[in-house]
Amino acid sequence: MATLADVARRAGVSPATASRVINRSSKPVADDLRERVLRAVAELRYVPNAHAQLLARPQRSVVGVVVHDVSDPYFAEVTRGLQRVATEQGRLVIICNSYRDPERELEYVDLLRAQQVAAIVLAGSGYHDEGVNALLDERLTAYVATGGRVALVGRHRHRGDAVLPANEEGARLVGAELRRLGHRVVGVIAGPDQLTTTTDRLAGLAAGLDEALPTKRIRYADFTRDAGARATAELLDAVPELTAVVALNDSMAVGALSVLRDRGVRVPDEVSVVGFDDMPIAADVTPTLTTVRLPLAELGARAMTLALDPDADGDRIETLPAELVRRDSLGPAPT
Amino acid sequence: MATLADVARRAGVSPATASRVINRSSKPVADDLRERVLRAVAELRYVPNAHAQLLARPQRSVVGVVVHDVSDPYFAEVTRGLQRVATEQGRLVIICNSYRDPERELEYVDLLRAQQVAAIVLAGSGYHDEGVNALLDERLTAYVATGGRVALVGRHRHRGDAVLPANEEGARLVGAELRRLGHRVVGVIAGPDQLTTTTDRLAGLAAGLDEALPTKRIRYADFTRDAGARATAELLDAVPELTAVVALNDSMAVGALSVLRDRGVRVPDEVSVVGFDDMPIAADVTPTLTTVRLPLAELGARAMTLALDPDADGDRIETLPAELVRRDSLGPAPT
DNA sequence: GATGGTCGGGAAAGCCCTTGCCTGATCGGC
DNA sequence: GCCGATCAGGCAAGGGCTTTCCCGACCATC
Repeated sequence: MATLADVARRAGVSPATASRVINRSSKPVADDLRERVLRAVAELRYVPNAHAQLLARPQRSVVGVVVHDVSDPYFAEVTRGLQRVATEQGRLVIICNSYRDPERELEYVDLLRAQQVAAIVLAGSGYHDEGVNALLDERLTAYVATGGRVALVGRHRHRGDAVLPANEEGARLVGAELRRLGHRVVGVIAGPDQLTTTTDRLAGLAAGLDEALPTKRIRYADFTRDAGARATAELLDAVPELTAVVALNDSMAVGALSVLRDRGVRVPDEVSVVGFDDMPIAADVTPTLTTVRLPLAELGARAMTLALDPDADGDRIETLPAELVRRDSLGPAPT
Repeated sequence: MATLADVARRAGVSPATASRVINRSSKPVADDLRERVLRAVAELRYVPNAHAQLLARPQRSVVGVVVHDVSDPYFAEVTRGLQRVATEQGRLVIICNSYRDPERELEYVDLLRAQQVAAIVLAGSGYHDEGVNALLDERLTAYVATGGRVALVGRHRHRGDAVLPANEEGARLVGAELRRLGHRVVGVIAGPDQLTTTTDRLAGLAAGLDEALPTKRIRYADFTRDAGARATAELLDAVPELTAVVALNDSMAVGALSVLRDRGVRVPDEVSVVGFDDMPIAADVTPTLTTVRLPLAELGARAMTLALDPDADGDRIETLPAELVRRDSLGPAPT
């Protein structure tokens, strides 16, 4: 690997001059020297060692993102928003997948700290595990204390600015709509119960339905289509009288639709289905899926903006609105 | 930010000893010193500066991935495979999105070189632009010359081991099946024509159909659902007699289905639709989508394996098989 | 022609860490 | 009780780069 010294030698100048040319330093350099340096750079295909640069000039320009799982469409969309803003501001983004493992999340936070990133964005629901939260808090606090910035997407129990989707309100809208349409026995396909997203949505749903949700009518799955399908099958067997299934994300709602289709249950005539998140697929399944739209890319964009804004105070909480998208999978309860 | 010197001072030892404790060096350290160092580390929340470490001990452990767009389900899946293997081998992955911009791809390659990554994986179709290819080649060659490793997914026109999906063969299968079912006027919704993926698939399709594809029956879109829908609408207007539409990915195929539904054209009775990639959505639309399954996660996993294998020679080309998945959207041509 | 001011370029320190080498101490053996 | 071996720990170099400080050359000025 060519070094700055190599370039300088080849150009017949000192490393200092070479550095100044390469970094377009404000200090003037004679044209012929500049040209010789640039030629040497090209010939040697020299790329400055970023680590040495960061050591010498501790200028943090990379942003770290720890996300539950980028290949999940929900986070893909959030990530898109994050990246857009980061790119606009000339920042490189390091993406790390925690796969919803709190331990791994902790590891990645340390790893990003070690990389001296300018900011850390934690995207994805928080956990109910207080032990993990305490550890995470400690790490993030230490990071912030050294000038790092933290932004959170979809969680807020730590230091750092937080941007939240209106999970509870969105679910409340769903509950109210179901109630209006006469549904009295509603089953729920929930996400993992240690996630705050799950509990927030369940709470909102109960509020909208204006009644507590009996445990019997809730099944916990892991947000994937197939787990949603299995949970739906169980639920249908356990509570045959239900008239509606609410899945706490669209992937699981799609799984629910497929089980209902397989069993010959008509949607929405016999059973209604409601999803959550308004993923692209929601408009393309049959029947099209009634769901709650969350401004996911916007969520990411906003979080990155806060993370990169030196004036942000670090304990702001913003909530972005949810919206009920009425499509064909939801109808009045059968009489 | 606490430094190693701070830790050493607090523990009352030399930086050398502190370093050895922290890195679990083979050199023995007395238990009481070790404990004092570890206590100081905990109290100061010390995390070693990764840049300084990499300077001092040039041990490359990070892998860079440049991908067209992680939020595209195709690449989400490839990335999942890449990450799985990287994680298994204890490597951190830096993901960069080129958004199919060759310039940005070049920039990211330099950026990753500067980060001294152990390997660079380029995921996504190559370009037909020879100027860009030459520049990229030059960069990659320089990188390889300094001990870097390169792996390519879905492209092969550069140095480095390549893992390819059987694009041409998959498309040939589609063409042959259409021919067998009596389709004679087939429209194609293609991807961007500067991508090799697009041209490979077009070539395979023509081979399978056993006839050249008239330009008139090809529309180029950008692999997104909505562009696919628009292209399909145009195609239907321009070639009303067509009996089948082949979209070169599933997103566009879904767009095609939606346009056909809107126009009241029955699928597959009046027009058949075939997709490509077998994304999860393919099994959930109505009618379910006949498509070509590509082992995407496997593709990523294999590429990462090669990238991290010190014995790989750097010019291997592996092709992973494609498989036709028959579902409901393809039927015999109407008579 | 001497003085002061500018300007371009280089020497070298320092960023934080690792590690080869050396030293001082401890221990066992005779 | 002394010598050599062994061991733990510290010193200092060095990795690639930036940047401060300094120096020499040159110009303009009186």
